[in-house]
Amino acid sequence: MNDVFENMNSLLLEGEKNYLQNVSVDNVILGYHDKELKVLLQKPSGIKKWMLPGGHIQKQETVESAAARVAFERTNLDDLYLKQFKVFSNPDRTKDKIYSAEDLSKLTGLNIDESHWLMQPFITIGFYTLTEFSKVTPSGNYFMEDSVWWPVNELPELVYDHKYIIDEAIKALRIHITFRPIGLKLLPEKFTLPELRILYETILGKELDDRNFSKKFINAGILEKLDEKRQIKGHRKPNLFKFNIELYMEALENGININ
Amino acid sequence: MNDVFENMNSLLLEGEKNYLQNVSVDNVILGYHDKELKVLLQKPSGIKKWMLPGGHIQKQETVESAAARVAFERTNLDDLYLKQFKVFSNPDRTKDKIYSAEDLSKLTGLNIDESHWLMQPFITIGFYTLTEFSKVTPSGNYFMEDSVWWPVNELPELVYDHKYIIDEAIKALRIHITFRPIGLKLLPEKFTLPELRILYETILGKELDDRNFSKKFINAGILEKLDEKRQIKGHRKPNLFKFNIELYMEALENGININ
DNA sequence: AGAATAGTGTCTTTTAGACAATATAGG
DNA sequence: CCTATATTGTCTAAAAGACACTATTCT
Repeated sequence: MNDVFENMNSLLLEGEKNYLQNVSVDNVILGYHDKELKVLLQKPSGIKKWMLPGGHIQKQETVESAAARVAFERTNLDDLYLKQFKVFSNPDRTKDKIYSAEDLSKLTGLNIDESHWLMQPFITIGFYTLTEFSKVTPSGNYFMEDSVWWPVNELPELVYDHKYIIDEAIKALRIHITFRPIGLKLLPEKFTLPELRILYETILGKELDDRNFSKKFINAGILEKLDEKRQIKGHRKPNLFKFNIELYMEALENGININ
Repeated sequence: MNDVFENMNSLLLEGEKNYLQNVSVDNVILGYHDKELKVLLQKPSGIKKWMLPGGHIQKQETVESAAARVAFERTNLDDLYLKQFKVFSNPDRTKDKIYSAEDLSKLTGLNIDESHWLMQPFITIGFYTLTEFSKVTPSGNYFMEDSVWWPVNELPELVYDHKYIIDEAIKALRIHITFRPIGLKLLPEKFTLPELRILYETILGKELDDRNFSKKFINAGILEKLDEKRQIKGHRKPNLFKFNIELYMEALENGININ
């Protein structure tokens, strides 16, 4: 019996005392790497469908820290910028339970019936975050037999309303990046302008004019040109840049218009 | 014993069965009239502080319909555009209970103790809306001895984190109106350009250039100039306009930039 | 030389923003 | 004529957007 298993049992047995009832958080953890946008999903043991990493909220924490805790369990990253974007509360959203009370009883050896708090309807608070997916080795837990990056355009079948939550997260992210800079945790410390542009293109799902894009970012003043080039063979070597952290943070606060 | 009283008793007695636990909605109902922005607050019986109209979420409704239901109870308006803007979840936010278990027992004649679901911590989902406050006659209920419009700049002492919720709502509204049109339910069907501008100025808390403001709104194409003037004495009569509803709705969807 | 990608400059259109004189109505 | 508010236009600066040629490196 490992820690995760103990955690699960404690959730089932003492959850009602320690966790908020009828509310959960779900994280849309988006991963970027090499022109691809992926989302981290997990597969509950014995179930055909996939789901977002989510969890319950302890009575002594905020929804933000609950989301951070859940994300850390799956990614081991503790510096994710998690953004609350919408509450999902359709009463039927969790109607088709992943595990019935009997399933849970069998899986855990505990006595769980329909009145158990985990069998109740849940509204969920959606968060999204962006990370470099090659940095992350997805980790599962007792109930999750698998935890995998899926390309956002080729998603497997998902439980509940999780497909809808992902769609809404991407919509929110696309609006977000036209007013705030991104890239700080997604690109290596030193990166090239084409790399930054391709990041934007990947998330927006459309091509951007390279000349105008560079102009905007350079005029925004948040880049520092380095005296160094990326060593690529076969063609001209692109210059490396890094973010001016202070100005980047200021732009996060006050906005910037990239389109 | 009136309906409201029956509702309250049913909430206390059967709430655990019918309502989501540990979650509520709170509405920041902003009212506009004649250069003033006010917020609708209510005062619980026997308490010195004021609070936002809020309530619990039935298991068979969405958070949006719960917010609409609560707003309707206070304003009798059923066509409010309620906008979900943030979840408030500081664990200490409701630490200083409005009513203790003893208070509630006395008030209702029921037997309520610390373990009662209403005594538990709540996170709350914040909504805001805008209306013409002269349209609304605030109505209270059994527990609320008063329901009053307060100027947003002269708020009374508020329970919990409700002051913070109001501040955040106004912040969200100010961002909202720089990208989406407002005015449809706040101004009479026929209104003048200065009236529209003053509405924006009131919400933004700053003056706007009348020439540039008119230009933007007219160029946006969502106004229809009427062959009619408002009858004001003592100076030139301003022309009346109305919104082109179709284009207004489109601008709500796709954005518009008023600054 | 050819292939591949990087890097940049110009022109046009649109938008933002500052700014002030004239028009209308009533007393 | 005076007061009060409405209405409208111009100029400038900044930003957005369309567009194409030159530079570098490697094979």
